[in-house]
Amino acid sequence: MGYPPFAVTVDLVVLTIRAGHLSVLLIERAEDPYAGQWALPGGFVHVDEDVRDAAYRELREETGVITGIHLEQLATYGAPDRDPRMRTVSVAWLALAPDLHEPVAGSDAAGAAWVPVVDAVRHRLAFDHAEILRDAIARARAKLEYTSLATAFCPPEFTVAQLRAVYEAVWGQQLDARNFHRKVTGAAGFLEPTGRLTNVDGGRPAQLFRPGPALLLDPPFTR
Amino acid sequence: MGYPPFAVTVDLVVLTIRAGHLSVLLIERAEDPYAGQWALPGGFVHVDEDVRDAAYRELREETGVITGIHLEQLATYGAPDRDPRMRTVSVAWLALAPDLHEPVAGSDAAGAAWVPVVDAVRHRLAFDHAEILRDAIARARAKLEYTSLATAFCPPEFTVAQLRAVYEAVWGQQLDARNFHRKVTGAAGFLEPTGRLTNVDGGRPAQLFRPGPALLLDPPFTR
DNA sequence: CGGCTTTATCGTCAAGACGACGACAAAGGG
DNA sequence: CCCTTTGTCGTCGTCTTGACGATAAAGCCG
Repeated sequence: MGYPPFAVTVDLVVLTIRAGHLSVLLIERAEDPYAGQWALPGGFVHVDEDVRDAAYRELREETGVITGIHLEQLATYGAPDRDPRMRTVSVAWLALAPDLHEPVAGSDAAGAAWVPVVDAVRHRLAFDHAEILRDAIARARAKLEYTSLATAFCPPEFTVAQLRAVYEAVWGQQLDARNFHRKVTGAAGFLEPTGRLTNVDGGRPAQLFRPGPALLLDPPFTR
Repeated sequence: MGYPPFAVTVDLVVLTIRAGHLSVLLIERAEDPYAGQWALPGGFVHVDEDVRDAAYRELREETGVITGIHLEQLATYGAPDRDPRMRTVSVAWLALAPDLHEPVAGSDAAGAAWVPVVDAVRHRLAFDHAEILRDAIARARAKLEYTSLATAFCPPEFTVAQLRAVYEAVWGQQLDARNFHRKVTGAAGFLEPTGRLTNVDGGRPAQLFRPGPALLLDPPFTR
């Protein structure tokens, strides 16, 4: 028996917080199949390229940066009919970024935009990208509870209020500022004070923090 | 630009509890590369086969059964040099099974055996299977904390003590029987009483339970 | 049969975590 | 100088947790 050839692609779910809304980077496809429809950014893995490197390459092509962006593998989607052109297997990646500039459309895209996820999940997306997006959002929501991943949505230095805004945007629910402050500053290794304060815009200046060494939150946060 | 061809494989990490030890199903490779070395069971995905179906097919080939076994995707491993023969991408799956019979060696294997994971991680495994195995064990340990996955290691009906033995084997640590009983029976939707009792082997008969509808444990268990 | 062992199950208690919320601090704006 | 806004600390009652005592229900062994 031979080894049936597959095309291997990567697809990216890049999430960020824009204007208080959890948003995802979508492109408008320029070519068939699904020309004109919204899709996740992605592309083929090169012959001698690590799959993770392919994800970073696509990330840089669309956003212009890769530093300060969290990238983790989400899952692999391999239904036989997921691409009408050929047999493909797609490795999907979840990227979490602080608020970035407007995205740049890649060569195979007519446009690119940050779309609030509440709108994106209502769109008809190309291929099986709607399923991938749902899985990615579920993963992000879950991981905020028991990891320190929320800081990936923040700039290198941030306040407790900014961090709280991340949780509120991802979970879609208000949190008590005082209890949040107690938990977040009490969790060992989550936040490291920089000693500096914000230059204010109305209100008492807040301490600036940077992410601490802890990856897991103990005890976890509850929604 | 063309679409570089890849071989796509599935690899299985089948975990079970045997004699109180978390154990993994390993095969002894019959053919090169890595002939004679221990490896995870796996194989090529067929041309018109869903990747998940390929995992089920391999699972049945090695264990003889697929019912009552939990199967979830672990991750995909795609380093360019992971297989010396050709460019491959492997989708790894985590399977959790109750105590099964002895495994059957597949066509490309000289032997198959349940190996306690404490021994398996010390062996030199073929390909990048040592890394896959480590990731699988970490995933299983973590998921016992916040999901009802532990029941996947149990037969259809089981006692609280059997379930506790699962946690103790996977986490490698003793748990207080009384507190465990309180938590496990108090978690909504985790366990459903069958109303029946064990026919004893020395001691007070225990209630038999079956898995409840809950997938997530709220509150989670802590190690 | 009656004690002894084994296993299952219920209860108690103190320490800690949590949610709700009051109070104060430190800035800008009128 | 008050008012508003935002950040930070405290308090209180409730719930959860871990440690562990007590009791229940079986088999075993003389």
